[in-house]
Amino acid sequence: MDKVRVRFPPSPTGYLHIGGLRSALYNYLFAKKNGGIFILKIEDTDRKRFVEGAVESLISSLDWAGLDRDEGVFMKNHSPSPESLKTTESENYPGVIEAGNFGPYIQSERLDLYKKYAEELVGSGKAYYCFCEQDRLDKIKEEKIASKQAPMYDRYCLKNVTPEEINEKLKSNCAYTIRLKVPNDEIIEFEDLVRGKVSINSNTIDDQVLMKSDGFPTYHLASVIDDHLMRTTHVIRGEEWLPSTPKHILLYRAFGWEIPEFAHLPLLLSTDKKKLSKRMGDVAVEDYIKNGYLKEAIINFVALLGWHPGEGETQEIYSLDELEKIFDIKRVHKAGAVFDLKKLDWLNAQYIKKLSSDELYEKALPFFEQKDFYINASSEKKSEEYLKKVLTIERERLNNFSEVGENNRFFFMDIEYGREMLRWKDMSDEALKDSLEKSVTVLGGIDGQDWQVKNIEEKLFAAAGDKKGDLLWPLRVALSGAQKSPSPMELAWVLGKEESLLRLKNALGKLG
RNA sequence: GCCGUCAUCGUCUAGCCCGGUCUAGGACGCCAGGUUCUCAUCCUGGAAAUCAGGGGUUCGAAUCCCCUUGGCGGUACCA
Repeated sequence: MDKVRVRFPPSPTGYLHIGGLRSALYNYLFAKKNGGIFILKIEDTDRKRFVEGAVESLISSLDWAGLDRDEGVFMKNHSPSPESLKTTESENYPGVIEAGNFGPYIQSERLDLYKKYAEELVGSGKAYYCFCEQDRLDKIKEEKIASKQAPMYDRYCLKNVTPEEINEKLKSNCAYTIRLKVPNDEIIEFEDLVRGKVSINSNTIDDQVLMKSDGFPTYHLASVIDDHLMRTTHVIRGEEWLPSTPKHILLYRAFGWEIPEFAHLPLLLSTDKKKLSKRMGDVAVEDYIKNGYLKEAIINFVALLGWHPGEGETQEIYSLDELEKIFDIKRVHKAGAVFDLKKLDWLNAQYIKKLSSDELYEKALPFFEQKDFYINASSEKKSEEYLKKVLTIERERLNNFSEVGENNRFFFMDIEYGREMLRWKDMSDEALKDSLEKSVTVLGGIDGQDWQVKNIEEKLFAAAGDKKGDLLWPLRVALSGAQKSPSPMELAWVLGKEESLLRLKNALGKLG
């Protein structure tokens, strides 16, 4: 078999969709597993839906996820790019480079190519010029629907326009499209890697527009030409393309080209089982980055939506490296998968727990910097040392970094609380006062250099005896001002001796 | 409407190809208990799918066949 070559071809109509990331991942994994090449190309043939900056955003999201390409499109100086390949700067996107021997990898830079091949098809009688205007097209569609027929093009231009008329119209610069002449009564069959045999009658396929009147190709034409020219061996894409595949096969046949293998991935669904859409929450990879999810968690999560390594595999945590080894396209599911954030949160929490102190700090800092309680805190509380202490305590409680500090604001701000909160169960005022004073004595008696969670705990426990709640609850509230918080020893450790004692004094003050 | 495609706990899924080991397993979430005070973590246990429904084939079906239903996708000079 030829060396495996797969591609991920997003359209710059917005940001990288989480479903797009999964398609990219499966392509990447398939390439890695088979020692193949993973290519990124850009399908920017729809000028109406083009979004400024989308190409760059798409690339950087892919880079963030660590889905390195072997060929295709990269950001200059930012994407990890293969040095051995011939590299050129993109004509249409400054800062973007294209590397490889089969470029350009951006469709808007391949327009002449598409035109040439489309005309070749007209020459060989496999396609034809169509001069119908949108109004007429709309009208016949309406009529067909009204009479319960499939709303297909009526082939008016194929049947009625003479070669002379065509020449004339072409010469006078009439707007035209080029349509594929779809054969009648033909069963088109192909073997899909995930779905098995799929077949469709050509009579249900419209005479697809190949070249639009603005001189740009449609997806169908462009992708087939690219995939052939770029030596794509496997087309792995979303299920929404399944019904179009016969059109593509027809195109390959019309050109006399070898047909690649196809694999159609199940769709990602929202909780209402509809195709995942913007209004159901975040669908852009950027949103997840913004909300403090780790790439490892996203990759892990998305990999398991529609694929599973199989019998005997009961683990849930998989690194990219592991996935590269065990991925098998044949084990991709057929049914769509609902995108449920609960499990993502859990996965992300698992990865956060594994982070080193330095990594944790580095990832969390940008999120602290967006919080008011952090911005307004003293410089001492903004120090790396202090933040690392806070994070040591928080790591067990974090689902994502956007939550950082949120539930433990008392580490950064002055605390306010009612005196009754200090009381443990039905202890008397007297006992409460004793309890707090005992804490002052114990904490005050610990040396600064022995100010460690373990040590504080030992001393506190020793003083509390078997009535832990009596000592610990009032202390905890005195230090946090909150009903819920980490343990008093952890609070004291983070806050430091001086601040802890001060807060204890304030608590005592409330008792009058 | 037409064409295509799919169907196991609420969700992600194992099992299905090669029928019996499935009184259908795991994970998330949920509930309960435990783990030195509250929270979180962690641990233990629990509820949760008559395998969409119906009909076959078979000694035996989640697994094979047919039908029905439902979902989803497509039906653009969008990808």
